[in-house]
Amino acid sequence: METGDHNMAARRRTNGNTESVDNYLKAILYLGGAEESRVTIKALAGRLSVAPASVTNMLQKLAGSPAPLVEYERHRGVRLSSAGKRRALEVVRHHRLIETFLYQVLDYPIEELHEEAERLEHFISERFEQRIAAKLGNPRIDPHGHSIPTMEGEMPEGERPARESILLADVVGDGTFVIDSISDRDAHSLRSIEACGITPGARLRVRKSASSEGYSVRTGRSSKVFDLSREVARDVRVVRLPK
Amino acid sequence: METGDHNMAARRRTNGNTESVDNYLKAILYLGGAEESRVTIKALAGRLSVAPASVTNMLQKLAGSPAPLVEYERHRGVRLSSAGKRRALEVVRHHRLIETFLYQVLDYPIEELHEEAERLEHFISERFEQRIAAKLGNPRIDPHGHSIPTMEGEMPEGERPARESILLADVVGDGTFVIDSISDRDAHSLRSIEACGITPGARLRVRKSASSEGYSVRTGRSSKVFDLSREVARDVRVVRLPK
DNA sequence: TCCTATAGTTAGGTATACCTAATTTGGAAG
DNA sequence: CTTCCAAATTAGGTATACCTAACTATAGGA
Repeated sequence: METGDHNMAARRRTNGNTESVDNYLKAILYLGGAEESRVTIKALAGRLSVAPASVTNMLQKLAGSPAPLVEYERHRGVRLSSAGKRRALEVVRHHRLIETFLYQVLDYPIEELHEEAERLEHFISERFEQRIAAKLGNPRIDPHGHSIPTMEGEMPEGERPARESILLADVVGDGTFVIDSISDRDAHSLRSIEACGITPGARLRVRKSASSEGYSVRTGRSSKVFDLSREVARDVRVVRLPK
Repeated sequence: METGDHNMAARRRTNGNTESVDNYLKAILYLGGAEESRVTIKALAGRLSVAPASVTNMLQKLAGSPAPLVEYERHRGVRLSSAGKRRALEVVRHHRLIETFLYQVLDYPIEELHEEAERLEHFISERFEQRIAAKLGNPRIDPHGHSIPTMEGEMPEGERPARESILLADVVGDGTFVIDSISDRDAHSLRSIEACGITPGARLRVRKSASSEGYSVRTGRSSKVFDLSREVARDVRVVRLPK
């Protein structure tokens, strides 16, 4: 006479943070909802590639639970609760540690880091997180130049992307810059960016060409000059150096 | 006027192999449904901790798809199709490679391998699989002594657990044995098994004690004698050595 | 052979996380 | 102060993967 421990599986999914919830929290964090400002349903829907109605639904659930992950008021947008912020930063930490690990230990090509990390970040255990962090010597920066949140769920000092960094695409006039960070989202750009020797911390000289739409760019290492498209320049953040 | 690439997420889940499907395939493989013999709905339900009705439902879907993963006939049980067998072995390969990787590269304690691998096996990419396999030197055996299926989706020569291996619990009389493999499922047993020095490939002498219910066991390395409970002896497979 | 117990199936329902379409709201512009 | 529009919400529906309860089929014992 089996008792039948059925509906275990169901329960597991019901309680814990799902992949989907993680992605909502990350999106809110990304859009600025970790501070005072509230994030708009439309913006969230856009970032998540989901209908606005779905966002409203999900937020109502997240806000209405016993330990809410977000603060949400009808028609007034959302922001993260402190629990929500903690979880969001944990997932970001996972993402960036995994990227660093794949790059340094498993020799992944840079343009494949994001996709793999995006999947795995939701499923690794506390132990896995700690072991790879230890193996890597507790890094503070990932291969794209982004800060890795601490184990305690906070952004470390000297956060990257730095507040004062700007998009390479928004640079006005010529000058010398330090490369702050590179967006990890567009695999295609990453290929050409790496090919130019553009890497976080490197120096870079810009001379805007009148003729082409792009950027003439010289990195420290090679003294070659590369032409970057406007497209690609939107994936690179830089900090201007004093002359 | 946004076109809205909504229902992408939905579609992604709909097509691909889900975690759940993987687990059904693995269970059928484990229960012997890779060969001629058919597996019973009840056995599957038991192994998956799911109601028999749920199994019937799932199998109908798996059998009815354009590229069926199982062969299923009402009231006559189920077995894997060749595509299903390939996928099942791929997942097992993932599982065992991940365990080996966690053990050798990330220094996981042996009793925590299974749980982490069980989660991650569904989500790693082809590339991840290949990179860790390469890093480990394309191992053929995992830390529990189980064969790792090949990249082509086949069990290698000299399969482990070996056909002729038996449970330590089923050993009749005294003798000397080679340890074939150890079940990875019970974390608690694994602790005490490792503490005895029981490890795949090691030699082991058994003397059954009349008094206790357990086994008196001496491994090659230490000349200490350990008492193993009947419980734990059911997690160890051995092959008898000629005297 | 028949008949019942057990295995398997069907029917109907839950929760998640999406969708579209219809409706409501709130703030900016006249 | 009203109007109107974009943003947000509600209502109702889909698919997945589970469940329970009720029904059916099959195989083995009398």
